Amino acid sequence: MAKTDVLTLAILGMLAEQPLHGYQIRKLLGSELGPFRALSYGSLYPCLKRMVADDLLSVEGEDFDARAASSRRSRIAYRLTDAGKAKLAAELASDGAHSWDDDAFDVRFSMFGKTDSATRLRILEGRRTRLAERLEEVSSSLKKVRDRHDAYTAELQRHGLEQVEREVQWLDQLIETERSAPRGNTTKSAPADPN
Amino acid sequence: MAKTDVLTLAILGMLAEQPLHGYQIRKLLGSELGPFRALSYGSLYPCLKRMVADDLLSVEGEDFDARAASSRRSRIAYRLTDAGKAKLAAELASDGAHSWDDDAFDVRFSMFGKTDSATRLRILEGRRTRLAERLEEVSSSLKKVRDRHDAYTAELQRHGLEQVEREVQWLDQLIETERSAPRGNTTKSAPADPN
DNA sequence: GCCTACATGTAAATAGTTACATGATTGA
DNA sequence: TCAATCATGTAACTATTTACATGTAGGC
Repeated sequence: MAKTDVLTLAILGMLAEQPLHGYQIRKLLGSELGPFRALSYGSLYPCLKRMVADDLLSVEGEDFDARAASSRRSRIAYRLTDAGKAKLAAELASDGAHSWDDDAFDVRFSMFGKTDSATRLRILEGRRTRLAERLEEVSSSLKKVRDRHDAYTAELQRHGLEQVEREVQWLDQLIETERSAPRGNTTKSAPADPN
Repeated sequence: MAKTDVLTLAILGMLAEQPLHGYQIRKLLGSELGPFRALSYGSLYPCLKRMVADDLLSVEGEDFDARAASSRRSRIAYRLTDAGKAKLAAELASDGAHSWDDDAFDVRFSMFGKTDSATRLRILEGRRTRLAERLEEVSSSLKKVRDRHDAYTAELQRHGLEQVEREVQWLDQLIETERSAPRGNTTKSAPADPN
């Protein structure tokens, strides 16, 4: 799944709550997802256009927002069409091809409140498997070349490995919580506090 | 600094030790740097070509390696030219524009054994400052929109923030070690064990 | 004989950023 | 009135991956 498709999904998810302008979408995207992919307008607006062309979104010029009694020109609110809602629902119910990729996982995770427990578990476990494989791959390939590396390079590797290990631990906690307290869609309500 | 320039620097660093084939460079690149940017040949070979055109590298066809008594055809060994060595030395002595970026930092760090203590400290501190800024930015922008996010999104943010915080701690340790045990170029020798 | 790893390269497609162009609104 | 933020969009450029094309060497 290319980043663009991830972006499409993320936008679908955001607009499920309420219609938004492109500018607002960009800001939310910057704050919702981990640390913290900035997204250029050069990516965003073409993507929105594509989605409108695909009939996933409809556009509304102005006054969708009562606040804006004053004459603000040239802002466009994007709203999910029925096709868009259907697409989102389908994505949410599926494992989502490659929800294990870094970007895609973050987007999927940020929409966990809109999915059911079984899907959440599938995604968490898929991600965990993926990371464990990575760990395996890397540490075995490392053994073969260990002596070629000096102390700094070795430290860099150790640190990188540690990061991935921590990521796995985090997932393990989430999986455990999800198993011990499964629940349905929980939009806006809380999972058992994972801290 | 675009990724390509980082790649150029990384290649310069690797070839400082010994001449290598493109294929070997790719493998080493995959194992030396954190977890673990795979690099396609479609990036690598054009980059090597560019470097040859810029006179940073010279090419040698075959038999530079005594082992290869048998007739292995069509392998090309790349070796640093004097200009290449000079360029590497210049890069190593400089802060290197944007050594604070994620990719660039990893590459610079992996070559710490070839630099002096003062440069190492400049780079570590620059990186630390950069990350601290990121932390600041993000947590302040988060405060403004906190209530719009559900529990999963909040958890994702918490986790992202924690990762960056840990990275800062790691740097602090390295900086402390570097300060308490400064030393010159340490190619192939060890820094105080940072574990 | 076949699979895996070694080995080099290019063309086409894809993705993404930067810089530009434009203009309104808000608050100091 | 000046700066910041809101707001939309495109064109040119840069970067990068994927798929293809081609062949050797070593082990089972």
